[in-house]
Amino acid sequence: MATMRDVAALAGVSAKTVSRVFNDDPHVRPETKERVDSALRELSYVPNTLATTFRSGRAPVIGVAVPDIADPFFGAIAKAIETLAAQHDMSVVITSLGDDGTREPRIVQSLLRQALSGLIIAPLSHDQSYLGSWTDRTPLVFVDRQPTGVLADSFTEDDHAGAHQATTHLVGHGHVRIGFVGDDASIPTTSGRLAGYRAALDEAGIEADDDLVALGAFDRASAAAACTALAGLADGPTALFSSNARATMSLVPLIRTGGLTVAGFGDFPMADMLTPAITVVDQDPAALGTLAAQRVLDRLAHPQRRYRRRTVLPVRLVERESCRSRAPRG
Amino acid sequence: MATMRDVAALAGVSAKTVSRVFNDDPHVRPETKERVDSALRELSYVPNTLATTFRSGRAPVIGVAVPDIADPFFGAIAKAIETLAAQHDMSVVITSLGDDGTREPRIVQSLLRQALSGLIIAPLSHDQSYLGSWTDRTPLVFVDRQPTGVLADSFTEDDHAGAHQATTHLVGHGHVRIGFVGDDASIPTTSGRLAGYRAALDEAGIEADDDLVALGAFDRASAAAACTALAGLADGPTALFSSNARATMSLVPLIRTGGLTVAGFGDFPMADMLTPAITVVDQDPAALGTLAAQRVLDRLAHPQRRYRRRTVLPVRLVERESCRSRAPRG
DNA sequence: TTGTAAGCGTTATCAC
DNA sequence: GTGATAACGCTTACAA
Repeated sequence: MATMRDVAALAGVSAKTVSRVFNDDPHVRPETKERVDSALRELSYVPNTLATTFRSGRAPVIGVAVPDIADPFFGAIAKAIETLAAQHDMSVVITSLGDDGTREPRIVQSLLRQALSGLIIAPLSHDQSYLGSWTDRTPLVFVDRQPTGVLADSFTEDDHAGAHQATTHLVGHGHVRIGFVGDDASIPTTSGRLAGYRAALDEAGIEADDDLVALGAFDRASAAAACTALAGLADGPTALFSSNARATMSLVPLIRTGGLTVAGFGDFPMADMLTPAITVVDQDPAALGTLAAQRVLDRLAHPQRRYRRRTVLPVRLVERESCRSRAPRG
Repeated sequence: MATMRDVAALAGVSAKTVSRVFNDDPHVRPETKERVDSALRELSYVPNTLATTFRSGRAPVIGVAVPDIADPFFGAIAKAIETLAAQHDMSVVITSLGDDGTREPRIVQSLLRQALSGLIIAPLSHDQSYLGSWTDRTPLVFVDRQPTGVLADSFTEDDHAGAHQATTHLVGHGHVRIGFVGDDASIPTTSGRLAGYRAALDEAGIEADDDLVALGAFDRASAAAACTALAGLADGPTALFSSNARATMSLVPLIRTGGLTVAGFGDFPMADMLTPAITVVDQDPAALGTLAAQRVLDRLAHPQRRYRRRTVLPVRLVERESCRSRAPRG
């Protein structure tokens, strides 16, 4: 690993001149540049990124913290971020937050210690006030979920409208007893979707029934458990609104056997190939990722400029077979 | 951001003593330690990771280079790596290689410049000789795909046996005209699976017919295109072996309409919920990721120790409906 | 145009 | 047990 000093020695100049040549500083005589260039080649000089980073005080790295990288939704967000970062010669450090919100602060702060150029986070916990001291040091952008307890940019999707649209769609098919299946109402996305679901019922003149709200659906087992209560009701649901893709995927075995009508928030692989194909509210994770990464880059390039803090992307209903039949007459 | 010097000044000691206290060096008098500790707390000292990293010459970071982070298979690998890395206070830098093998060297080398503690790669190109100069500097571990042109550790799955097993299974159901659908035979995994497919046919006394090998299946459109040739044959296939999960997923629309029997290499979300449910060779991406990350950590901890270069994990056939019917009588 | 000096924050070395 | 000094590789400020 040749250093600039090595190159300088070989070219018979100072390290500073090597630095100038390497960084295309015009204030170098052509013949000097040539000598240095050939020395650079001869030693096949590669800059020590660590040193440059240390000197500059900021790593050319964007941090990404999401609940689960293996989830196709967050994977798509991460991929979009990485693509944009690569175009700007930046790397991406990815961290999974897991499902325990209490570990979030520790994980995220250890990320931030690395003097990142920016952090993009889809938070898990219900309080990001621990980020307060970082906001003036590192551009901070929330995706998918709004921040709580801290002022920061956010790019989210219209949870309320999407849920409203899907629920209204189910109502339009004659359903009156519509269940809500989700993970955890304290997650901002889920609570927004629950509100949209309730608003749609309300507008349709249907009284919301909390017995029809089944939470705790994280995987197939817990989804089945969450639905047991619904199944036990005297006046059970004829349709379900599922509040996220993971929950919808977990519900698929139940849908197949139970013959329920379903609409879900969030598309997922093969949703259109199932029998029945699942109607979903289509999100655009790649757009979320791209916008978030672009905001980080913008904030780095123009620290003074002002930006709209909160951006909510529209969603759209993709109707598939799972909703094409009408509700059974009650 | 208080530095060690600040703490030292406050505690009335030298920076080195602060360093000793902070790093639990026992050679510090208890009363000195106490003074330093309280100064550390008072200034809420946080070490500058960049400086430590620079000093040590190696970033506590494991690089991960895969064709596509958003692919559930590689997402699962990445997640497993990240989990193990986090347990060792390391971060993970993830890069997508995309689908253009010629860009791989540039992308990977810019990763390696960051003085990583290790690199885990599922390569795209057919030649990794560009990694030769890095092997004695950075632990290098291949996952899913064998290296070419460079000596390095690898953890792969048994492509040949898996394909052999699946093809034999199809043969066992009475199929004689069995097609092979895949992406690119120059990718080592695909070529290994093609070989396993051919070997199984050979053992069954079925003559391999290259007309039945359809390559270029990357997404739904290209999969459909690749199958057009098969469909045009006078004596077309009654069953297909698909060489990877992405290809299998792309084939699903065709399977549904065409009534073909299918077995695929690689499980994927919802494969068991489709109609028909798809028989697959089950891989274990999480195991690949964990083993690879563990190897990186082992090589860091014990640079002298010798390891088995090549580890091939077994795979197992998961039989589902898509193969349960017998071939139509010819 | 080129070079010198200094410093980023941490830690290894070697005195005391 | 503690501290002064130097060093990691690069770049900014300033001098020549």
